[in-house]
Amino acid sequence: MVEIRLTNSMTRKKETLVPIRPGQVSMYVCGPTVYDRAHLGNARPVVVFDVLFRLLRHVYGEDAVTYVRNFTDVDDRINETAQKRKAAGATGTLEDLIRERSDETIRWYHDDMDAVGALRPTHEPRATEYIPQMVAMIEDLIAKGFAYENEGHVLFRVRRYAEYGQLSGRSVEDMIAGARVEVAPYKEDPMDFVLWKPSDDDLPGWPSPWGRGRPGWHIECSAMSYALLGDSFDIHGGGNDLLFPHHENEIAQSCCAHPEGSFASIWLHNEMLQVEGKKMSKSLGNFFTVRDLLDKGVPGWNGVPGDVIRYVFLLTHYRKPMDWRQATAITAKQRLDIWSSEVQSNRELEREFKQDRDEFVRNYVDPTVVEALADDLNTSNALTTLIAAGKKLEGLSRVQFTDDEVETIQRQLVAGCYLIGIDLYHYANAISRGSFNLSDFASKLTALRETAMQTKDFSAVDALKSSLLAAGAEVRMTKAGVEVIPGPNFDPAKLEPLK
RNA sequence: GGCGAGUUGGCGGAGUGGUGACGCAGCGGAUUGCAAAUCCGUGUACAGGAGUUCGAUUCUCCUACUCGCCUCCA
Repeated sequence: MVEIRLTNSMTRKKETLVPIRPGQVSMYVCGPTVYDRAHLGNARPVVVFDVLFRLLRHVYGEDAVTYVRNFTDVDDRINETAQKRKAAGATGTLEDLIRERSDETIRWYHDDMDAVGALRPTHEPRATEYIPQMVAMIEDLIAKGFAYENEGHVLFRVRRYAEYGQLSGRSVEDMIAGARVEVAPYKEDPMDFVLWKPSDDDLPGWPSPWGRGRPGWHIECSAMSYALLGDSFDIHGGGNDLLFPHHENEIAQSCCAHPEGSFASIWLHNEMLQVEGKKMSKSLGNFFTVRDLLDKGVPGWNGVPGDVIRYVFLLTHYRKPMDWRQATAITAKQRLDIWSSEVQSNRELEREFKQDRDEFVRNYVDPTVVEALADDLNTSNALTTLIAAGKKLEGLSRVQFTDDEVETIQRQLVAGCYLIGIDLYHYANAISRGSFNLSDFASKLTALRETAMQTKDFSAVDALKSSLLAAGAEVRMTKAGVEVIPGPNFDPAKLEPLK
């Protein structure tokens, strides 16, 4: 069994994963608040934890891993959209419109994350479907003295939990010094955070022992992880911006409500994403969604393929800030284009791969790739191994190998890519569907060239070649023949006059 | 102010107590009608200072700078 080592934010050390239930792994990752299209930053944890999910499935078996990622569908921004729509004359109750908004956002989220190759988690609970569990947990916390009700609010008594601050490494005193905590008349202590708050008639609400209201943000993850994974599970993940206060508060709630359990054994946090060296923000004008990139993306492209987005993400280790740069996306696409072309023609291999992809990975993946991933998800090193394999198949390198050796390398490349979530055959097909058939130009160029070889007058060849180059096509002439393929800035309109 | 992360060659980005990962770009050569692609070759990098050590980019301390969190933003 491959030993998986992960950096635990709680201990700040790399630790070996030892599942609580032998042979079974459980993981909870904080999911999106479904108020709008996911931006590119939202995709980073999705890809990071998807790689982990795939690795765990590879090591422990497909059915041995339970992955829970929630949807937060209680949120003021969802309410706002719903209220606006209602004001604009949309039919249905406010609750209907709220549900409608989160439904459409979840649909988008699925579409976009599918596109970057993320497997669907085992469970994707919605906060609104676990309100009774949250209410029960809050009642329990009150009964145990860790929470209190005041003016329709229920608050968590932070000072009653001695371990508070362990994950983020701050003491309650530190935080008081920071003095950014919200002071409110219904709080016993400024540090206390909300478990339940009242809703007025314009807001969604649920009945509770404390009146009509809605849950605080942190309680949903505690309630849903308990409902689906129990009081102790192996891995809890999320972006490092959630480390405090969200995860700290989750720990406080869960550990006080279920002292018999250990809650999460390993905490994983991914670093944030930047764009061209700067934090992505609306004010800087570098804010964009995953969909923007998939549809439009890099200028001159017909959108950025999801696999290219994923490849760029995997280039950087998850605990380091990742920079989305157009230049990186371009080299990523070149790499994937090469890889897919190296395996595309092997239809027999494609058939075998598609029959059972997971089985294919088990049989053929290079152990070096698995080892790199098992070492705290070192995706960058995994890619290095794959690049080396790909290089062997490139151009003249390939002739050094026998057919059997070539096929072995192809298998390793396809399997390794799939383990990190890139389906080369899917990519190859997607690319060829979107590309243009330039073989007519290739034949024409071949004919002109053959004539020119005799006459030594290359002007006609050069004229056609420059037109093709001007249109963004790549022209490759070898003794074997002429190849014309669309380049990164290919513009088919410019070829119209040549037909 | 508090807490935390980081600073590696032109750019990106791994890693290690002792032979300069890897990619892109560059340079030289092969090849080519010219190119492109490909192939071969090619790089005095580890923020600064002090310490530990036979030896540190890798460990410890200090300094500088960058960034994140402390505001339901992943």
